[in-house]
Amino acid sequence: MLEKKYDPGSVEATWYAFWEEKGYFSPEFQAAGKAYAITIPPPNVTGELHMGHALQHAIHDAVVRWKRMQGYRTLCLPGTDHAGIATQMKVEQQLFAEEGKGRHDIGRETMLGRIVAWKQQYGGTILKQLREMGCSYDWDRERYTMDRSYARSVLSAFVRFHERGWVYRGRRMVNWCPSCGTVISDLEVEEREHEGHLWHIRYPGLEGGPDVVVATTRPETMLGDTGVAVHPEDRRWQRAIGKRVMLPIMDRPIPIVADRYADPEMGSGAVKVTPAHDPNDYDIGLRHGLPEIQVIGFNGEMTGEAGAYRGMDRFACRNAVIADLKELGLLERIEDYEHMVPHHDKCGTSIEPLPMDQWFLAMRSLADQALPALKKRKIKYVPDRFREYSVEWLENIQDWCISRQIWWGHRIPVWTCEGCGKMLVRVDAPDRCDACGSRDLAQDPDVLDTWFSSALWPFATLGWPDQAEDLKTFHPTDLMITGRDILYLWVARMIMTAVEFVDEIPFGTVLVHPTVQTRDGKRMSKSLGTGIDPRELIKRYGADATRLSLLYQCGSSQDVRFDADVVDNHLQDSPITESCRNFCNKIWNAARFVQMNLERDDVHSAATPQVDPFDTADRWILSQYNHTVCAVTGSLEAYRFDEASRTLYEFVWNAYCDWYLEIAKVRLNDVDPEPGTTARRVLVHVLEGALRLLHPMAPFVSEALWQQLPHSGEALIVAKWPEADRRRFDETAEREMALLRKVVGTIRNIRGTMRVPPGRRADVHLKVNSVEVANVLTRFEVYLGALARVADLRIGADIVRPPASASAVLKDVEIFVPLQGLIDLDLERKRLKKEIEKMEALLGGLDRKLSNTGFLNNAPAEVVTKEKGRHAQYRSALGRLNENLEAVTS
RNA sequence: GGGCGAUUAGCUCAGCUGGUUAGAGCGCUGGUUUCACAUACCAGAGGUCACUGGUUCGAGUCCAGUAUCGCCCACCA
Repeated sequence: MLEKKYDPGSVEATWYAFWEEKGYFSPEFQAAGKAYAITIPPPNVTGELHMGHALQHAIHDAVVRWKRMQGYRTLCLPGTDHAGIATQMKVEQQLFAEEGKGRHDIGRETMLGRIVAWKQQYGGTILKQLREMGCSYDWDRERYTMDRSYARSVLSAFVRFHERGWVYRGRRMVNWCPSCGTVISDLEVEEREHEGHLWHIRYPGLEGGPDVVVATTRPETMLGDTGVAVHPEDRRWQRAIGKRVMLPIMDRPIPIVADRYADPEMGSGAVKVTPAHDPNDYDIGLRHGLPEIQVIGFNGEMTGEAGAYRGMDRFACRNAVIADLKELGLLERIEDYEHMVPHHDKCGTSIEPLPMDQWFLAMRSLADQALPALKKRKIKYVPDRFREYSVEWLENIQDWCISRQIWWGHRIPVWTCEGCGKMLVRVDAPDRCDACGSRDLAQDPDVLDTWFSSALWPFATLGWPDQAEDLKTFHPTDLMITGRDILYLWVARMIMTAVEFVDEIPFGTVLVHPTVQTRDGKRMSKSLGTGIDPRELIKRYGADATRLSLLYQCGSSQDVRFDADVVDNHLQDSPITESCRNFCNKIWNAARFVQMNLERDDVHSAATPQVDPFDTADRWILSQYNHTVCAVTGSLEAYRFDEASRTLYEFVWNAYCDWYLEIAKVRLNDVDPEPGTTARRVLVHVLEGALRLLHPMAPFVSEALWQQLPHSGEALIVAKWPEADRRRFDETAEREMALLRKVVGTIRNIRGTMRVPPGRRADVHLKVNSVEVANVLTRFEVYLGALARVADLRIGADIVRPPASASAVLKDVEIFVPLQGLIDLDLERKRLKKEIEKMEALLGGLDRKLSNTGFLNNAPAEVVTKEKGRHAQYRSALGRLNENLEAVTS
């Protein structure tokens, strides 16, 4: 016997262990099916589950479970990313906290050992959290971007790119993070708004030339200025071009050059040029042969080139330079200035653009190879607009700086012979030089950008470069589910590498899911205190409710405003998740009811049970059920999880529980056993099907209940996905039930308004306009009795309004509830007047419509006929309402 | 600066290709401890569909513009 309440905690661990033990997560379980594969976007090994992950994996697991039930040989491959910078940072922090040491104090090898140890101890907690969510992934195939075989894939890719001639060493302006001590990619740069200043500085003219006033947001960089640029057509500066000015403080004469970069509209029209510290200035420097003077070092402190400021922190230096300029009387003006400052998204340090030698990967050919797949829609994007953006991004792609000056990662497989200088590029470390035989080989100290390894994810996890069985079976994969933020950074690169290395697009569909925001549309972030830990949701409402709530809110727009109150990163409450929990409890109790009423010989049958053809309720719920099967399947096919969950919620709660189950109670209590038997079979059949539909979205409660009901097969997780039986669509039953619901609702309304005590039965007289309606209502007599608490029911065309009765007018039925002694005439008049007003408004609208010749001439005939019919109906209803009002007025 | 998305009840959101009285959940009001469920049941109140124009017989739905919020991209001192 089921408990009175659904307790997620006691169910989740048990069934998860059961599934895993039985091996249902492995595609081998369905050896016969057609393959369906997803490789999950590997979260950082340092990561912890946040709401974005929770949504992403609610989707992943819903799709995977659904496909598994459809009989596919389903693989969802999990894993983690070694996240070079993030992981190294974490271990460095730990090292510093515990021993007060930096990584250079312990050396590269020791540091790497520490990181490996750290991963073994703490890494991958996020994968455990995915299990708590119920994710049915193939843990036997779990991969890590630093495991041995994955490393082989990564190095092989590098070597092949090198053979193609696409890997090169070049000097470029790169984004340097002084805190992490490494270059980072453009895509890891986050522009943050900064309320700073614009300092206007006077550079005194030399050789009879004019003084120049330049403006800057970074005065400390002036120490490295090697020129001033003006626009070649700027008339104010014609005579100054070619002359020099004196750079203050450094007392270095620097030239005034003509360059189109200078904007005559801005300030004085002259711009200072610091080739070593600004990407634009770097280009100007190249065009005019200006020297680079690097005054800010890689550690963020001023270099020897900064003269007296040497060793000073870059921000302290800014203040010092300003003070000194002020003293020299050369600081013309200070303006408040709001602008964007680039920061490293991982550590929050403001990045320093610096020219450096780095490894690059030429992207043009890779992009060109991949573009046709996108343009010809070989990959489906959901929503499609993201395909367009990806095309645009690939068309304007820049070469990729792939080297990083950190230790944790795939070390660049390039060795230089100390003997003859030859460069060796190998997957396996060479022990001697090909050319001169020297054993004195030095490996490049840098490691590859973490995204270089994740770019290979779909096929590297399946065994590439080997001709692995999994690669043949599961590649190309079917679906890639991702957020917008890494659409280019990651997804576009996976497409390019797959086309290059396995000559296939890596996935058939890219599903771009919404971003989870706070209720008021703000970014959900721990540092803002607006983050929710999904585990708090799970703990409070259960994993199923958490998943349902995420899916229920996952519509076609680009954001999900998660309905929850959060204070200080802690969940206060989440109304929508609570609703979902209540839904789980609802279906739990529906199952409990069915279970309580089961008899020994009730077995589950996949076939639709025989129904009494005259029983509208049976036919109706089967019709509704089969429509629900269609709708839910269709919604899942369109990845509309909000629709799928809403449809199911409404079916279970508003159709099955509110109406069918209540009607079934009447039948189960019938003295004749026959109606009860049919009702039990229908109850079981429909509930069993609803549980199957629910399983992808709420796996735990559905499995737990399914196991308690008559069923065939050993587990719901591998049960067959329902197929709609269209022969059960039944318009007549739908129409008749709609009438019953309307009549019951109206009687309840009258009872409520007239404050008829709920326990008290009341007589009801129904005046009908046709024999057909009379017959339908007569068949519903017992249901009306139970659902609307009717005592004596009279039905007929010749019903006369009983005295002292409340009344209501429906399309085919006029309802009278005699209430001698109970009726409050004022209330009844008010009720009727309200109805009359409503009806008059409707009628007014229709009058206008039907007297509009434009409408009569242009609207389709069927619409006109329909509106005329409605007009007649409303007119008659209004007449009867007025009669009834008169009857209670006299 | 460019692109995209959103704007419907107090809150979170549905509303497909334009055509019955714009829906749901939560919240609110009133009633019910009725033998599945008080995490429930029954009823009720609550909306000039952001604004302004346009197309149309007819617009929440299509088009244009405006406003507000948000996201992505962009080297402007």
